[in-house]
Formats: sequence, C-alpha cells, structure tokens
Amino acid sequence: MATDENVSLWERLERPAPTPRQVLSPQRIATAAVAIADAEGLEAVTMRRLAAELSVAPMAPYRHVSGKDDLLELMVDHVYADLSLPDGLGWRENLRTLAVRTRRLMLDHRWLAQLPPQAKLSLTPRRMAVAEKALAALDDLGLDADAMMSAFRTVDAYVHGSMNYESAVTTLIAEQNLSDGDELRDTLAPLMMWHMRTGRYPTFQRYLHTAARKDDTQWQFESGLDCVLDGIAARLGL
Amino acid sequence: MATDENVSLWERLERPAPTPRQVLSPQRIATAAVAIADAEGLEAVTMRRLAAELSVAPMAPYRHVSGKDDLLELMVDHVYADLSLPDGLGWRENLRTLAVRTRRLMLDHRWLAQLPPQAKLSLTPRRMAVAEKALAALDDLGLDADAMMSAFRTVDAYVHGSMNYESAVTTLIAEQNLSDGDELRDTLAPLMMWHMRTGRYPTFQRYLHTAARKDDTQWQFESGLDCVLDGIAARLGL
DNA sequence: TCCCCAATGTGTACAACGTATTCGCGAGAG
DNA sequence: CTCTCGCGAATACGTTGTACACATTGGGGA
Repeated sequence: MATDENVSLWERLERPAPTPRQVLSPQRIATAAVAIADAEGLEAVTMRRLAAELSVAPMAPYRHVSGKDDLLELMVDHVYADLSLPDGLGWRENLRTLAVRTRRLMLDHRWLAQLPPQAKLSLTPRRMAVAEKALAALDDLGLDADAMMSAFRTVDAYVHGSMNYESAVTTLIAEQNLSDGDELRDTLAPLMMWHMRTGRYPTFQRYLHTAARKDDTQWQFESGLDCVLDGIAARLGL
Repeated sequence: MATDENVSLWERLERPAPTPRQVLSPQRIATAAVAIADAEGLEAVTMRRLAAELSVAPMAPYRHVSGKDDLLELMVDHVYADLSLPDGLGWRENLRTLAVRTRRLMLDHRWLAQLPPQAKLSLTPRRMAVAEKALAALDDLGLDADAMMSAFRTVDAYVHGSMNYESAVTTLIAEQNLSDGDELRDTLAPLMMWHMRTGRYPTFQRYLHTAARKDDTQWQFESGLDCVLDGIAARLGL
C-alpha cells in the first residue's frame, strides 16, 4: 500500500505533514508533471519520466500519490489555480467569463482535453471552488436547484465539447510543426480530397470553398457560446 | 510496412479485395473489437485480446489495420452505421434528432467518449455522411456557410460535452455494479462528504439537498439541448 | 545522551502492452 | 506444374504501471 487507503487524496493533503524534511512533495510533483505535459503532451507524462525530472528513483513519487490516476487529479487541481472568477458580475457575464477562461485554460494546457474519463469526473478542490462560484452567480434569480444546475451544466458541456475539438486540432497542428489552419488542411488534404472526390458530401464541400471564418477559432467558440447563453436566458426567463 | 503507406484507410477499403478467401476482414475485426469494447470497456480492447477473440495470432490483424489508431477509427465508423437521420425534417427537428440519436449511440457504446483525441478527429465515411446530412438540413435557409457550420458545431459541441460527462458517470456506475445514482452517491459519499464538511461549497450543497431531477439524465440532456436550439433560432433569426 | 521507529526514497522485478520482423503456407495466374 | 504473392504465425524487443523488499535518516521517549 503506497498510501493510506480509504482516505481521499485531498483529505490526506490537508492533514499536517508528519515530517517537514521531504525532498518530494505533492506540490513539486504536480508542478513537474504539468511542465512535462505542457511541453510534450500527456503521453510524455510517465512515472519514470516524472521521477527523472525530479532527480529521484522511479518509484519515489508513489509515496505521495497512490498511482497514475492520483497524479492526473493532482495535475488538474494544480492548473485550475489559474482559473479565477471575478465577483459582482451578473449571471450571464459570470457564465460567459467562466467559459472564456476555461477555454484559455484548456488552450494553455491542451492535455486537459485528453484526460481519461475518471480524471474528468474528479472532484478536486479547485474545480469544486470554480463550480461553486459559478453556481452562486445563478443563485437569487428565483430558479429552482434543477434549473440552476441545468444552466451551469449546459454551458459547461458546450465549453468542454467545443474545446475537445479545438484543442485536438491545435495539438495536431503543433505536433506536425504547421503554422496555421491552411497548412493543416494541406496535410489532411489527401484524405479530405479523397472524401470530396466521392461527391457524397456536396454541402460540406461548399462550406470548404465559401466559408470565411474557417480558422477563426475564437469567433467560432464565442458565437456558439452566445447562442447557448441566449438560449438559457430565453428558456429560464432571465 | 503492414499496409500501403500514404493511402488512407478508407481509400484502401473501397478498392476491390484482391483475394476473396480471407478469414480476417476489416468487417470481422471491427465487429469483434466493438463487441469487446461494449462488454468490457475500451481498455479491454487490446491487439492481443482482439486476435484471441478472432482465434488468430496476435499480429494477424495488422494485415488489415496499420495499428491501433486505425483500429479505433474502424470501430467508430462501424457503430456510426446505426446513426441515421430521417429526411424531410425542418432544421430544428433535424438537429434535435441528430443530438438525441447521437446520445443514444454514445450510451450504447460508452467507449466512444473515451477515445484518444486523434480518433475523435477522425473523418470516417459514416461520420462524414451524418455531418453532411445535418448540414444539408441547414441549407436553403439563407445562412452563409460560417453560420451554418456554427449552428451545427454548437449542437455537436453540446452533445459531446454532455455525453462525455454522462457516459463517464454511467461507466462508473456499471464498473462498480451499482444500480442507480443513489448508490453512486453512496460510493462517492466519503469524498463528497469531506468536501461538504469543509463548508466551502454552500450553493452546491443546497443543490444536493433540494434538487429533484438529479438522476433524470434524459431530462438534463434534453433541457440543455432545447436551450441550445432556442439560442440558435434566436441568434440566426430562424 | 542514546536509541529506535516511522516516514521516505532506492533497487529490482514482473506482467502486459504495441508492434517490427521474419517466416511458411497455399491458392490463382501463366 | 510452377511461381509468386497475399495472409496468417511465431518470435522478440522496448516501454509502461506498479508490487515488493530494502536502506536511510532524523526526531522523540528512555
């Protein structure tokens, strides 16, 4: 047993450290792991690689983290420190800045979109804090609990779905050292051209030829986001 | 070189098979892989396990699929055969049934939400066909190409973001042999209780105590979806 | 002051994974 | 009949997560 079983990661971390002389700490581990993931992608985050980066034996981190799942949760919580929401905004501005800043966070850390599902469900303290703050902004509007959560979750679902796609594209561009969307399309061209030559996708093809904002990812994100917010306002009578 | 390099998977598949006597085929491979993933989750889909299921040597599938990435794309295309859209619907009903049927598909195959990012970007024929059909329903409404794609992508992002979460929860419930959401909450209770006992999340806590539709996942999905559709209608003047 | 024990990092090891490579068979074309 | 080439078999290698036993070290009770 590497660590105390039956006790959550977060519970353990908030207990006082028994001995203050450790070279390794959850903080240092998280920082190093995030640095690797930011620089080389999530697949480069290996227990061995992490240990090497910390100048420590491969199994050393296991004293502070019960396994790779724990490590991923630690990384998530670590980067969510950068996501803060200002006070005093109306519900709409609040949800909107939540969305925009979450996008920023996921572009700064593209591996967030690639996490295995249990890490996405993880209830880390800082994620809880963000959710709490966003929910609080929906309080006092006369909505019942279900409607409040529905509004929050709808925005959240849109943001994550959107960023799943956008950060995958961005990652692909970065991996192949391409400079922009045009070069990406050139790389994917053989496959895409083959699809188009079948003549089965005329509408799609017309989009490819006539669209003007194919690469304006921020416009795409925000225009969809405003749709979602409009819909929430209309349906909840806000 | 397992297969012809520089030629896309789909291009290869639509060329006539050189010899019709093969015991292995992309069809059989896809069916077997999907069966494993449906029954035991994506992590059970191993090249060795797949080969065993087909009573074949571990390396045999590589003759038809250039690697695991190809296999995953094949699996995606295979299940998308079940997603059809009726003709003659208005734009809104069309996007709505697209969303609802995609949800159905992702609940029937929960591993769809866990695919690595490059498999999510994959342009498989059947996925292309679905997108084409959905886009076609937005044609002839006087929208420019960017607006059409924006509407489609907004719904798509919401659906995927929503299902990412829902299918992760469903998977968690299934993995632990729980019967419903209440039992799930009991399992997560120690962690959740600890978070709540900190008193840092009062709004969240009130939601947990007063919400009535916490487990009505279909209502949650569809109420958010209707928000999104309302928003699209309003913003695009439809 | 000394000693001992719990906490922490080290070293070795194993099973499982994806896949490169090399072989041998067996059927269709000439 | 033979040649050849498509397809599956066999073997093997490097990398991964992590179990387990050991060494070390520093602070509190004697």
